[in-house]
Amino acid sequence: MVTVKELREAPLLSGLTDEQLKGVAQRAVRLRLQEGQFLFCQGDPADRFYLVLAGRMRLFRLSPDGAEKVIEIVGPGETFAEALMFLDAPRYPVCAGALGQVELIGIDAADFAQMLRGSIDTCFILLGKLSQRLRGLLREIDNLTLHTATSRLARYLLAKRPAGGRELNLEARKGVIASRLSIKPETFSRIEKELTKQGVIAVKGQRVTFLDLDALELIAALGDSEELTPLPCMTPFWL
Amino acid sequence: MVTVKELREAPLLSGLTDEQLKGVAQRAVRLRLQEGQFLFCQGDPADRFYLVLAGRMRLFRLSPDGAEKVIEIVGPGETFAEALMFLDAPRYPVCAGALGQVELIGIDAADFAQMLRGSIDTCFILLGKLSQRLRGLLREIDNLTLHTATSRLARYLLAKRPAGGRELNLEARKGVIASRLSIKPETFSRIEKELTKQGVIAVKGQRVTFLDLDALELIAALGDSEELTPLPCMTPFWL
DNA sequence: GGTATGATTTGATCTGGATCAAGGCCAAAG
DNA sequence: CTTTGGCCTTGATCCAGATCAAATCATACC
Repeated sequence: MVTVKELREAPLLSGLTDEQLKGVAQRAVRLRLQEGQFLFCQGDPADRFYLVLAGRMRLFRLSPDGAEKVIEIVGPGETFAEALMFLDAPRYPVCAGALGQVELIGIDAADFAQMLRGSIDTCFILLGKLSQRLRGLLREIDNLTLHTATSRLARYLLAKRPAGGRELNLEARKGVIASRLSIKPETFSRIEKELTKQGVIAVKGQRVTFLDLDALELIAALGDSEELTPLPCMTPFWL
Repeated sequence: MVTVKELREAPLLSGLTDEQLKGVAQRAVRLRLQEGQFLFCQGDPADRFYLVLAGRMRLFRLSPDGAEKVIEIVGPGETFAEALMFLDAPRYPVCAGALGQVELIGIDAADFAQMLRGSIDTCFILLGKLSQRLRGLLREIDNLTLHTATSRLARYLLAKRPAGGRELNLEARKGVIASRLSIKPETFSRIEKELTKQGVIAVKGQRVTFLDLDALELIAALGDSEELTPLPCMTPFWL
């Protein structure tokens, strides 16, 4: 049984009334996965989306030769695959595998879409969410094309750093994070070592300590852009 | 003056009633740009989105050191930047510059959003559109991470090939396309030369002729994935 | 404990594509 | 018809990061 309370974990669903959530909860299913198990695979027909309650999932693309690239690591409170229900013959564009033990809720897409029709506000929340995700992927693309592996790792660490904290423990095995950053494990290890040698961070197992944030930010910014910088960029003539 | 007929060019707006479109048209503005002019820049506050009527725009990210990466080339009938209106303090995540002479329509975002509230169907169309774009960026990411430059170029050519056609003329200067594919112009040129030498394509200026589609598809697929392939990918146990 | 299994590290080497530096080509301007 | 200024092409060289191969390290499991 899935409770309304659990569904409220998701910011995405927070705009719904108890009434609406009750309807969704009725048909929602609870799932438990063990380390390494797959929830779905790239190409599978998509009729549900998911909310993570506990643990983490890794979403990854794979090429037929077996190579895989982690697109995102999703944790508690986050939803994934909810964008698909608006496509014609939706299929999951990624594979989803459990990192450790995971508990999640599966929500029927058709069901949810039906309910959405009654709540334009939730529609807007969803639109905002997709828009953010779009922005995230855009940033991802320029991480890949305009930044070095070292810069990507630095950015990742800074992004995951708990506000004001000096420490961070990695959300997954190093190999998984390496893939998330499109870095080979060997290279990941070497970069980590180099940053340690420079006294920027210290690493013990999964635990990373920030020793010199300024230096780290400098490294992260090597070839930085970011939307906040209102660049000169020539005259906007047509005025 | 912007006419309702012009707005109907956009698939995105096709779901709206004449009534609604009239309202939008009222506040829409028509713009004309010359080669190289910018419409907006990364970081500018975003209060409008756009529909291209004629010509092409290039949307690109840039890093402060001046490097730029073309994200997309948008042509007639396509809209861009419409995803932003659902964010809090929307800013354009890319720069938009004209490739040649361009005619386009600017639509007020707040206005449009207001109108959207009255049309849940259009909301769904928009959600579908964003979802597709999301899928596109995802594909882009694995192009970048799982494929070689040669494979990317081959894929691009195949994607742009008019159905059943033997010829294609490039939608922009080669340098722009190179950036779109995250390839340096020099490398682009070399790959093109190599494919020509292999008798796979022939190139004369902007015009590309397909000589051996099978070979091209083979090259494109070196490390291919694609959602349609229902991969084995281990047992989906939890059943 | 000891031992198998998988993750991380380290070292040596290789390579796709970038970078640097000239030319060549072509269209618009004189 | 020549000049000028963008592209585009070619060649030579370089380098970040990949790949290959061997240790270590860490667990969990006999």
